[in-house]
Amino acid sequence: MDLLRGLNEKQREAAEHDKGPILVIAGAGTGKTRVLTHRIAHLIQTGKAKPWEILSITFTNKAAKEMKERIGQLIDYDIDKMWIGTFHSVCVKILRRDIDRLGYDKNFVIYDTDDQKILIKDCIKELNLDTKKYNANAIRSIISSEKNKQNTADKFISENYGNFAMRNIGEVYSLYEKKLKICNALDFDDLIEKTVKLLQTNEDILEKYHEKFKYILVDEYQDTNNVQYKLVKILGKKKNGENNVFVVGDEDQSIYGWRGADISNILDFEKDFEEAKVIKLEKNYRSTNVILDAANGVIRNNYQRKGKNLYTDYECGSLIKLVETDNEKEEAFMVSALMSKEHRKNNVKYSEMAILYRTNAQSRALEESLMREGIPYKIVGGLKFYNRKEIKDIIAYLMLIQNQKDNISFNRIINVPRRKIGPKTVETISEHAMRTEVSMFESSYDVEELSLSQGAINSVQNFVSMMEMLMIKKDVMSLSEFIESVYEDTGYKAMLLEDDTVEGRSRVDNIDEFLSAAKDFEERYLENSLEDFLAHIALLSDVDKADEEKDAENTSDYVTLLTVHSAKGLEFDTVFVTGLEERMFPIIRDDDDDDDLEEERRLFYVAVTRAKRMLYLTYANDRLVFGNHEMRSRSRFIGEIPTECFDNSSPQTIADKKIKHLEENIASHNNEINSFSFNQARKMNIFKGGLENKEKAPTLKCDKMSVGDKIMHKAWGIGTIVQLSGEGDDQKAVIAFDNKGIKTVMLSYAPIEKL
DNA sequence: CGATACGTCCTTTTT
DNA sequence: GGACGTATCG
Repeated sequence: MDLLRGLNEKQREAAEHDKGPILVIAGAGTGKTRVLTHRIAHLIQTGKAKPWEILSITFTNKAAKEMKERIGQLIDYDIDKMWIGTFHSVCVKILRRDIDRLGYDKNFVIYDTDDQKILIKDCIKELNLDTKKYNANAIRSIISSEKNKQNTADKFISENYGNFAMRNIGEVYSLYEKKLKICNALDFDDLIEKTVKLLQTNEDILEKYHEKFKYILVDEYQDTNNVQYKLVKILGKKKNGENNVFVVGDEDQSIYGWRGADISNILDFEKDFEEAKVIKLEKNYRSTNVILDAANGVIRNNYQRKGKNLYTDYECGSLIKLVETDNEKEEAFMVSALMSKEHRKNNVKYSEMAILYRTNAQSRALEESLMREGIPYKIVGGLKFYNRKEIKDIIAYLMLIQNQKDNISFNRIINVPRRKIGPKTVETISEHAMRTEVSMFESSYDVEELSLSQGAINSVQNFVSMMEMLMIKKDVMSLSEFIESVYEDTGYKAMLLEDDTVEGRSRVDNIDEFLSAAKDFEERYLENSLEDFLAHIALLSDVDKADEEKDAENTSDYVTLLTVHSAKGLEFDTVFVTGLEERMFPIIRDDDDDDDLEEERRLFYVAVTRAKRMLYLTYANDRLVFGNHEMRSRSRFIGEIPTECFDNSSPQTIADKKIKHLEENIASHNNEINSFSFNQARKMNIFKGGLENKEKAPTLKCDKMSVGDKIMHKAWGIGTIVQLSGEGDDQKAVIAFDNKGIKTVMLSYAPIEKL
């Protein structure tokens, strides 16, 4: 089979490229994954490389997964031998083999942002700094950006010696590093930075990888930061003069500047890799001409770019609809009403629709509205599954078993469930640990020597022997059996079962879900040890997680809600971009500069180019921010879209007329609807009835429901009411659905019927 | 000592 | 409007 057939001329030129560095500038929707996968398949099929000689780096696990699948469809070789993964997962793989050269144990654990914050707070306290003045989060981001530049704490301190506050931050950085080392833990930035350091300081290891990887491919190159760039360079530029580095990116989609991504990496690629070939892909296969005209019109206003113009053969797209609303509630309502219209009238599947927003906080209003309309939805990010307390606790047990030096996890679970080891005992152990420079778990062995009550000593000893037992079990049980055993032996299960409230039961459900995720991992991967599992969940992105949940639930027709950042790389038939107001999108704060605005514009460009067929842009004139109203003017980005792209009979005009008309009717005929606020009545159903003239307003059902009743929900099927709260039209019900788990609904709005 | 109540800070965006 | 940390009550 001719692997290159079906590619256009430019794509083919890129895919056929053999030796030497090459930069492919691939605009949104121009088929860059296609080029990447075809090139890899081509290299292997023509015998230029063996599967294990290829390193392909992506930004999300989802992208890596997709790449593997698509290569698998093209050729019949052992794909698992290829190193296809994210920067972080590739680095973990390298570090697991040789990190001992840097003085770490190979069983290191990975600390996420929350763990970092806790550790930094400890450092601030230990240095006796004012916790009000020194904000852990701010310091975390400073440390992160220093690490991305490979700046050590010492260097930072000497560079900022004259500035008292900065010098202190440097001290925090220094102590933080020390603590990480003591815990044998790495943070996200370390994963990359330590790998680079390992290769910089160990010639033999570097040579090993130079020999191994004949071809290196990097996706989303515009989002690489300084250390990631160094990694690509050190692996890619070999002594023998070979540098087969193939990078794909789009400077117009560079949206991670705030976490150190450096747009000049892509703009200056030709300087760093001399004689690099450059190919531009501009033909778009995703969107209609209207959407591309809008996108081109917007991005034209940026200066930091190489310049390109997307085009398509698809010439007859629907015009963009602009929706102006009074406030965020109205906006949410309009979005859900329009979605249900698209679904019914144009047969657009829910899974082909997405709502994008700038900040996670905006999802709330949208979510409530979708719930009322009975539209199934899935939120990416925000409240993360793995961030729930019960899940984090179990993970902490696992991390401590994997690596006994992990003090953060030790502190987290030492007294959860309660085992009579109070703050004072923990403090004593901690001091002893610091004095003797060992971890807290290790110093728990010496608990008898410490001045503690006999009761406390016994409790600690019981804890230690329980953990020792689990460490033995780890080596003889399968992963899922083992985790189940941790759940039971630690008393965690008993503690949860004791709590018979709705929350308690939902915690049990969450753990069950976690256990089945572990089971799934065990079956799906060959490398399925505890350390593999822990690394896997630590490095999952929000989009990956949402994907996994979707797989697990086996249901596919969901509307997707997500931030524009999370949406990168995805596409949908119909896209709603919401919150298009100044100071919201673009978000821009007081210390704004032109670069920030350009990044916001690129972000908007990403949002617009997610749409294949239909694009809605919405904004609210009044938005509730931190509980108070703020008047907003519409985003400047709207004005940058050519006016001929817009549909002038914008839906809000029609809708407003219908609503007004109906309001008058209601006012004259239905004075008895007093328990409802007028707005709520209108939002509940009248609008829908007005547009479609089909469904009648439901009767009030708040008073009729009671705990134990069986109900039927329009979208979620049959369920049982387990709890009721609130009164009147605020009454909420917690319902256990047969197939959809536990959900909370507003009784007066939810499309449910008593059975 | 432990649970609850109130005050503070906050939020861009994520591997 | 919510998460988290300290103050206060039982």
